[in-house]
Amino acid sequence: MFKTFEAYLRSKIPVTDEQLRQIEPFYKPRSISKGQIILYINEVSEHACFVVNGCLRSYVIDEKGKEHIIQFAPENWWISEQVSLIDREPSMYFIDAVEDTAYLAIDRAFFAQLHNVVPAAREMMNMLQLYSLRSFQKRLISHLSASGEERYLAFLKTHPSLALRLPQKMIASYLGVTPESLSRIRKELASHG
Amino acid sequence: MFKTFEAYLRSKIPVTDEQLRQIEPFYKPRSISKGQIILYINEVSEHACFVVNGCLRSYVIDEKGKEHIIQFAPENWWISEQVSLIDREPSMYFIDAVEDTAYLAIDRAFFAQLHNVVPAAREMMNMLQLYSLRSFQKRLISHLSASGEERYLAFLKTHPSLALRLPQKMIASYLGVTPESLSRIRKELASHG
DNA sequence: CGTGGAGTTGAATACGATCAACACCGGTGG
DNA sequence: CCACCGGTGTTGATCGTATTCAACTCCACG
Repeated sequence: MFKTFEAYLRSKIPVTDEQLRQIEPFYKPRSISKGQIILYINEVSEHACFVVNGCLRSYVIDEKGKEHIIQFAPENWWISEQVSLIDREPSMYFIDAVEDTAYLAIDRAFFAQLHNVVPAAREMMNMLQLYSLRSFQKRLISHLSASGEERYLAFLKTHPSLALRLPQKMIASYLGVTPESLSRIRKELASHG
Repeated sequence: MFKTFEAYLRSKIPVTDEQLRQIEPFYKPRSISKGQIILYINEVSEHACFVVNGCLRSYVIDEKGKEHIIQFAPENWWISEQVSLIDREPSMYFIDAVEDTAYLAIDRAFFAQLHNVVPAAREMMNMLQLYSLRSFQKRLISHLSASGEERYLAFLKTHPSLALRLPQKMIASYLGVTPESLSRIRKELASHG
């Protein structure tokens, strides 16, 4: 479990064994089963999650009781409510497990420690944030300009492996269409596509 | 022009006159008229913008030739293509002037210098980024769960002054509805609302 | 004046949502 | 081992909301 995360860090920035040792106290392995909730809406988040195995997701529930999925986090992805974590504000969404999942719970203090120990990491974390911002912008644009079918095709292209392992209704929720509509979109694509 | 920006910085973090003097070389005042383009799509952005007077916007043009507005930046707001600016990647969108606008063109090097001179600024800039991320998440959620009318009402609530000064078709583009639909939404609200 | 862009209104259309019924599969307990 | 059950996905029919296309008004600006 630790190995995965260390390999991830090494792939992003040069880090020594000694540096790894110094940041290790700031994260802990956790395992949860499908459906378990890690972070509730309005709760203050105490840690970020780095997924080692399985898949987590963040989502909201609207006033009509419908779930809307904001993000999926499969292996080697981060998921967190950063504003809640850093500013100790109430979380804007839920985080739970789509599958049985092993992840690292990464303390609030981890990031400060990482920046102390490996100054170059600051740029890396910053870029992660920017790319996250960019992906939300892209997704917004796809809602402003594309049909459900186009968004589904884009999803297949950018997350081919997720498309296979996730239940269809979750993909529908992520895309912003009903499960029925997604079913019809797939039927359509299967026939004349 | 410089005064506005200095006042803005002081409102966010404590800075001395000396510190201000040290970062001043890294930004320049600019004035452009309505409709002028500051950043083209696919171009590499060389600076961020801090709006002193007027209003800028970022937008994309889809394959059907339609504009979709990503962000407005009135007085005291930032607008930039951060990924392009920092990573020297092609810009994902255009930035132009909605009105005649005075702004500060803030060099790529500004931020490194600011962080050197005022270390506390790093947290401040980071929070700005996080709140920007959060606002995109909120907007995405509003597209997943709310109607055009609801999004318009939310826009009125969060940007009351913008709603008055912007042409309706731009608000429509920002909300992701056609100008005709927005016109009807307003009519509806005016009568029985 | 005259021209063009912005906003409004109407009618027809298209797309996705809703409601409802059913098939299929996987797991549980008798 | 089989019967049952709930959840997931499919399909059909209907409905509603927003888009499209078109015509017209109004106003700002040359």
